[in-house]
Amino acid sequence: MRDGTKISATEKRSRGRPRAYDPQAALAQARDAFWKAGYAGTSLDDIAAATGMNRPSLRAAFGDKHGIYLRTLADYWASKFELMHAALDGDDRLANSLMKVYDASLALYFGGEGPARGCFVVGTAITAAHADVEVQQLVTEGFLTLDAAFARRFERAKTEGELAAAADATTLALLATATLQSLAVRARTGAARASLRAMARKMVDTLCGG
Amino acid sequence: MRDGTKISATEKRSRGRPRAYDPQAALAQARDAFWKAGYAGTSLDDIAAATGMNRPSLRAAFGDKHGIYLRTLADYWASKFELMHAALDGDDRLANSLMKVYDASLALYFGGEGPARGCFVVGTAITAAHADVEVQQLVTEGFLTLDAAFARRFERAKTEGELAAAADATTLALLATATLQSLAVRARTGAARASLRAMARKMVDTLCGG
DNA sequence: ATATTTTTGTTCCATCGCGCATAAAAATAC
DNA sequence: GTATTTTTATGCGCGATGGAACAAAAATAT
Repeated sequence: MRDGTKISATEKRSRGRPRAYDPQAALAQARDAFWKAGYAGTSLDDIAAATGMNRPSLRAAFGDKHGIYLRTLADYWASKFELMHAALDGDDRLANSLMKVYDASLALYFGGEGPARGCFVVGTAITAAHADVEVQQLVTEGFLTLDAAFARRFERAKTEGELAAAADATTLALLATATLQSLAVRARTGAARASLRAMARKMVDTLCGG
Repeated sequence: MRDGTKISATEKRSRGRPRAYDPQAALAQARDAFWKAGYAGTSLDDIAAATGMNRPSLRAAFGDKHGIYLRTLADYWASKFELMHAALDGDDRLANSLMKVYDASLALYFGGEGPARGCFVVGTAITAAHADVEVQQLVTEGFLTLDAAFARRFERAKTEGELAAAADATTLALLATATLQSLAVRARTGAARASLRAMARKMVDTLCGG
């Protein structure tokens, strides 16, 4: 029983019967359901059970299963971008700011109850992408955004003298994204959080120091 | 209509009606079916259609859906290990041997008909792993094997003087595996093969040169 | 108070998915 | 030629899945 599922009374309500559930909270629960079992492995009944809504209400609010999934995917990316921004745009040194990305990501991957769920994109969207152009598009754009964010940070490190002027910021960014994807993959298959953190630490040191 | 689906006549046959299909070929087609739609997205009817067998025959030969999947996963890893072996254990210089791994992998990821399917493990097993301890186990072991193979190759490069003695072969191996996983992810979401190859090239150069 | 609007909740229907039971076919053993 | 063995092939049943229709509820507008 989460708090905040009920709609807040501060919204201007139009005319009919008020919604029993907050759309954002419902989407978050739907996202958690997809997160566990993947797109194909999650039924509308599962989502209905997770949100407390019933199927017709779900349909009226968010459309069909595909529509619900696309919205949860977009929401996930938004939170991921925010995480990147918070981690990379601070005053930390390069290695520390990268570790902030990986630490915050691991917190996400090991969040929720039950075994680690990994990254929502790597854990659910990659499988669905093969038969779904819209998912392909969202995932591609998302990872390119991560690449760009990392690249900006490496560039900044060059101008600040933390990184050799000859370093290739773009390629380092690709390796930083790959590191994130590797953590995501390994988290979902049962790796211990501490060992993943140690892995990230070593990879970061190699990317920054080497 | 593939050739080699029919059983070869050279096997000693026991007593009853002979099998109409070669188990290995059938498993390969089942693997292709899973590869496209993932574990949850593939039904036994899909597999029956892909193999040309009917459900009772599938069941008698390989067990239920889960059993079929585990066998295809094990087969995939075996071929992947062989690929690694062929690429890394030759006389090539370090960077070239790594590129052989990525080139052979891309050939696999872009194989089959239709859009690129990416890596079987990343594309199907990661999603399934969350609810399946056996899949978790197989995937974990598989990636650790890749890590070890890369690490051996980096160590060899150190003894052969291609890599600085101070280089951390273990961490470089983690980055090499992460590079492979990144290619796998991006291939399934529509990236062009040429751009992925260029990506791999740059990452390899940074890992070896930097 | 009545009408209108919007959402909720129940129910039905057609389809799919998977296991199982049973019949038919194709080989060998005697 | 008949029996036995192993596999193929067909069909049935039950539960799950997803869409839609319809009635009830809870708010506002007049």
